[in-house]
Amino acid sequence: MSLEYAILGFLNYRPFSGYELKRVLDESIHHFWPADQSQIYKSLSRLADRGLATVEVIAQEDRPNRKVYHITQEGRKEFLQWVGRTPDSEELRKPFLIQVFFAGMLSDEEAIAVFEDKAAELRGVLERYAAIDDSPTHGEKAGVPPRERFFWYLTLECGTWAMQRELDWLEKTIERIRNKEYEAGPRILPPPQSKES
Amino acid sequence: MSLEYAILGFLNYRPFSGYELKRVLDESIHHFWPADQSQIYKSLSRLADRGLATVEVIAQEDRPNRKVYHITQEGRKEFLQWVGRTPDSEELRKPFLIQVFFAGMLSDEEAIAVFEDKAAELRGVLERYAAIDDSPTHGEKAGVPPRERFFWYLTLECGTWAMQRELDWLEKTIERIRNKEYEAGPRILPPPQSKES
DNA sequence: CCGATCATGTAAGTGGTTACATGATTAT
DNA sequence: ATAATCATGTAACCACTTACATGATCGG
Repeated sequence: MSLEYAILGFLNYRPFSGYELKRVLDESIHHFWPADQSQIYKSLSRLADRGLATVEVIAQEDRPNRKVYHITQEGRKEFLQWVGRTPDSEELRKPFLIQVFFAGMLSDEEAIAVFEDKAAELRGVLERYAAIDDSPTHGEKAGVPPRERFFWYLTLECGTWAMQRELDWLEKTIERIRNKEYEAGPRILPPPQSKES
Repeated sequence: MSLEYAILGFLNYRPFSGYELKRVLDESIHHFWPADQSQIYKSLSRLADRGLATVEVIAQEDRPNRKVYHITQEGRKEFLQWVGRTPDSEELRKPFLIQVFFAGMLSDEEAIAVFEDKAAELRGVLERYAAIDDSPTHGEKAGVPPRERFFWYLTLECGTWAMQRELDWLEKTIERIRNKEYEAGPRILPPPQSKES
């Protein structure tokens, strides 16, 4: 569903083939919505079935014909309605937390190792995010107006914030385990301060 | 996969039937891993197929027989290995960010409305988390040792932090749109401070 | 009388992944 | 030689969701 809307969003800029879409999706929304190639093709034909896009077949020799998809009036209407809608409530599945939940079955050292590994992974992701940030796609690309770029940038910023905060939490938690603060029972850290930096 | 490990984790405490599991999963890990009833039954029979659990059929009249699952030696081994393993890298699909990405197609007022709606949703989730926190399951339940409860509590705390931080970000972002800060191009907020409260 | 509780499952469908198939052209 | 680029897709599979089916018992 979400992927279909993302594709519709790009078709709203200009027509695309499936192949082209794979490339632009990879360098735009990949950090919060990795899109598989075969999933893109499926979504495109579904959009065409639903009348939200039309196919223009461009004949080619020596390689398969290109299929260029154009958004339709209904497509544009449906898309714009969707962008302005109140967002669906989010997925909350965090496999890592299952490990945390049962970490009581491990020794302090083993549990800390799990948290450290997780922290290392997050640091890696943060580095990759920083790299995207410096890449031409976010930054000063093409003739994209600043307001548009602002919202593109927000998606990166949101991810970075979330990661950085989770990393902070991991580091504090590792400290707490080191200090055996669990002996006092839970509820050691105050809930994050709502306002206030 | 994750659900299977979660189930294995509970079977490691004591034997359970599918029906019982549905109940305990709902009041323990539901906030980061909602488990569907039919998915639980499937996972249980898969665990039995893989030899990680055995089935004890308890005959009953007037209602279907109960099937009580016991963890096996291999099950216990596989589970303990898994808890201590370095965590898999996480899913990063955030449908909301697709909306943000294309929010440039909306007016300031429409975009702000989307962010406000998202903020309202998060506030709702935070309230529900606070309610879980006060419920007997987290808190001082049963004869569960404090170290165990500490890790249970961590799963809630992690979620709360993440939510609260996303909410902070949303509120700041709404302010920035109101002030039309996008006119200066992106990169307005400094990346979240790494250390420092 | 209605709905909850106990207790199991099947069937169909969604959204996504992994692997495979084809095959010419161009760059290293 | 080899890998990447261009360009399309299918097939099988996976985790999960939604809806359905059965049917007794018990409390409001």
